[in-house]
Amino acid sequence: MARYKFQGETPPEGQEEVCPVTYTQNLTAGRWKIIILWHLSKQTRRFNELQRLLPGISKGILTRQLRELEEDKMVHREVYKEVPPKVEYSLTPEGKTFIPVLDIMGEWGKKHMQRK
Amino acid sequence: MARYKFQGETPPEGQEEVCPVTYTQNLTAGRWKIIILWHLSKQTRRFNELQRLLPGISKGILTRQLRELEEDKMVHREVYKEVPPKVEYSLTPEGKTFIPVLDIMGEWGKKHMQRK
DNA sequence: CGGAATCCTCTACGATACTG
DNA sequence: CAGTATCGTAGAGGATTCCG
Repeated sequence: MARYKFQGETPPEGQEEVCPVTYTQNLTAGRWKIIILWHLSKQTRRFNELQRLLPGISKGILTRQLRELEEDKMVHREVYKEVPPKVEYSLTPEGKTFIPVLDIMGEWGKKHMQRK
Repeated sequence: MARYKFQGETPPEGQEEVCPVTYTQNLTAGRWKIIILWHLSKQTRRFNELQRLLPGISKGILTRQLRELEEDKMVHREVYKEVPPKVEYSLTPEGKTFIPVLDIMGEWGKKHMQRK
């Protein structure tokens, strides 16, 4: 699961259950994760392509964000045994079910951002 | 807005727009914010009540999380000039429009958590 | 009762160098 | 091309003390 020490991860004493909302929140709680999911929702991408789509990200960080998303079953990593290496990232079926959630969060955000 | 240095806050060079999804994400990106919003969606609460509902949180942290939610127009703070002091927290109208989003995140989270 | 003010810790993010 | 390994830093969270 997510590596953030927010509510969902370590339920405070007295609360046995992990809040599903916070669980969801934590999945996307990474500096680049939402944008990565968004790009992958459009099409499969290679490592280098993603790096170019995310100006400013370093290879180390991109790798970590992708590994975490993979661990969370949101992203699939396909390695082609070629030289030079080729690795393609795509959404898993579960990752795809998350797109509508992203959409709704985006809709709400758009409205809320305007009333500032 | 949120105080997190995720994607939404400082758009990387080359991207003018702030992603609305990330904007939404950031609003709830605090260790206790989602649970606070959830409790306030049920009913108005006093400071001390909230502290009791969130076992393990300190006054300082609770104050900060509430102040940030207030700044983000999610939570309303009503001060009653009495002795001893009384302060009530509730959702703003905008905060209330966020409940359906929470619900959807929760639904998705529930399903996703099971398939582990 | 509902904070404000300090100090501290932990870790997500990032920069850099190196590699099969 | 797609990483790994190492090191450094900022800032979110927390513990504690004091206050009107």
